[in-house]
Formats: sequence, C-alpha cells, structure tokens
Amino acid sequence: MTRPTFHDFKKKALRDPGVRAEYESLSAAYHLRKKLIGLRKKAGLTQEELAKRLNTQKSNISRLENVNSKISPKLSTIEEYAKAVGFKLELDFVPQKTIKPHHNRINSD
Amino acid sequence: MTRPTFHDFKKKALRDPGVRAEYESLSAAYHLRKKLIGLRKKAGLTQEELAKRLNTQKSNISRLENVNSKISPKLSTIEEYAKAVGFKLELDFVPQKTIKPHHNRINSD
DNA sequence: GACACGGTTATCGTAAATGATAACATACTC
DNA sequence: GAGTATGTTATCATTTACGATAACCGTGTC
Repeated sequence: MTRPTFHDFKKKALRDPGVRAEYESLSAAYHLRKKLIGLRKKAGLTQEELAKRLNTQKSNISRLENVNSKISPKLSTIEEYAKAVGFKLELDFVPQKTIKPHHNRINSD
Repeated sequence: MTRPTFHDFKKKALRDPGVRAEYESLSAAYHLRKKLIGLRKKAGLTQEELAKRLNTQKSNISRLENVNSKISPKLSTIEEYAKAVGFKLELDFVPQKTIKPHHNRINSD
C-alpha cells in the first residue's frame, strides 16, 4: 500500500462539510488572487513596478496577491490594481443555485 | 432666459476632465449600490430583515446601500450581502479601452 | 563569494470599514 | 394624534485593511 497523496487528502477533506464550506468560502478570494497575479504577469510587470504605479510598496502588493493572506481587500483596492494592469473591474451577481450538491461530487480544482 | 437646469449643470460639469474622472471613478460604487438595493427588493427583504440575516444592524445596511456613502466596502461585505439575498458575487476583469473618448460625449444617466 | 532581482514575511502606525446604539424623517393606518 | 414600518443620519468603539520599512529567502549571474 502506498502513501496517501495530497490529492487523496484533499479529496477526503472536501467530503467534510465543514472543510468544504471553508474551501468554498475561501475560493472567491483565492481565485481572485490567482487572477490578479495572472493579469500582472500578462502586463509584464513585477510587483515592484506595479507598486510604483500604485504609489505603494512591493510588500503590499505581495500581501494582496498572496494566497495565504487573510485579508479581504477593499473594492477600491482591487479596482485600482485592475486599472494599473489595464483592466476594468466588473461585478456580476449570479443567482445562487440552491440545488443540493451530489454527495460525492468533488471539485476538480 | 431660463434658469439653468440640473441637467445643464451636469452636462457642463462632465466636460471638466477632473469632474468627469471623479464621476467615472465613482460610478462603479454608485452602480453597485443601486444593484444591491435592487437585489434586496427582488428578494422581498427590508433592510432590517437583511440586517438580521447578516447579524448586523439596519443602519449598517443603509450605510452600505446609500449612494451618498463615501465608503469602499470590503469584498467580503459585498459577498455576504449577495449571498444573503440569494446571489453569488463574481468578479470580471475586462480589458480597458484606451480609446480617447469623443470630446463631446456625455454619459446618459 | 558577492551582487542584483523578484517575491515573502514580520511589524508598526494610520486610515478606513464595520458593529452598535440612538434619534430622526416619512409615509401609512387606525 | 398615536402608533407602526421603513429607511436615514450621527456618533462612538472596535476591527481590519493599507502604507511603510526592514529583514529575509531563493535564483541566477558575474
């Protein structure tokens, strides 16, 4: 028998309703940060260069982008970041599906 | 000669690049608030009822929705509001048009 | 090894968002 | 007019995001 992989661990963890709830609630901020990094790199900017555009420091950019960050940024912060890398932020409100999720459904990340 | 109407005033004001910039920068938050109110009403909730769902006070809901408000809410605040009225918040980043705007173009609304 | 580059982390001070309470305005009903 | 419902505004305390500085970790280059 082999050692459990991280994938196995995640699969199992996501079956726990509590863990799953936290995972989903985190996902918005999580995906946001990944998105921001992608936009910055596509714009060919380092954190330091972007920081300069925003009149701030690279450490602050890092904090904002960092997945481990516990902060929930202000709307204006995200907007300014977006603008600095050449994008405009738009907010969409999509109706929540109230469908009970299939009990063995796993997010494919 | 008649008194200048508010519409005239606004039209003129928006020709000023500074004023216009401020107008545009405010518009995101402005539209957001209108959107939020619409979602709440569609859900058939009063501010007080929604406040209860969010474990807060109606005055705080009012502050968040109020167009005159100068605050830039946290992302999580908007997310929780959306969830409480049955919606999910999604962020979209659309490429900025760098086209120079027509010098006499006026926003309708 | 020394250096530069890109990013992370810790810390501290300040500014701003949020929580909470109360008083107020309007409109509507009895 | 008294009472109720909905939303607004002001104020204060608390929490948290953000600004700023510094030290650190790789990685690559010389």
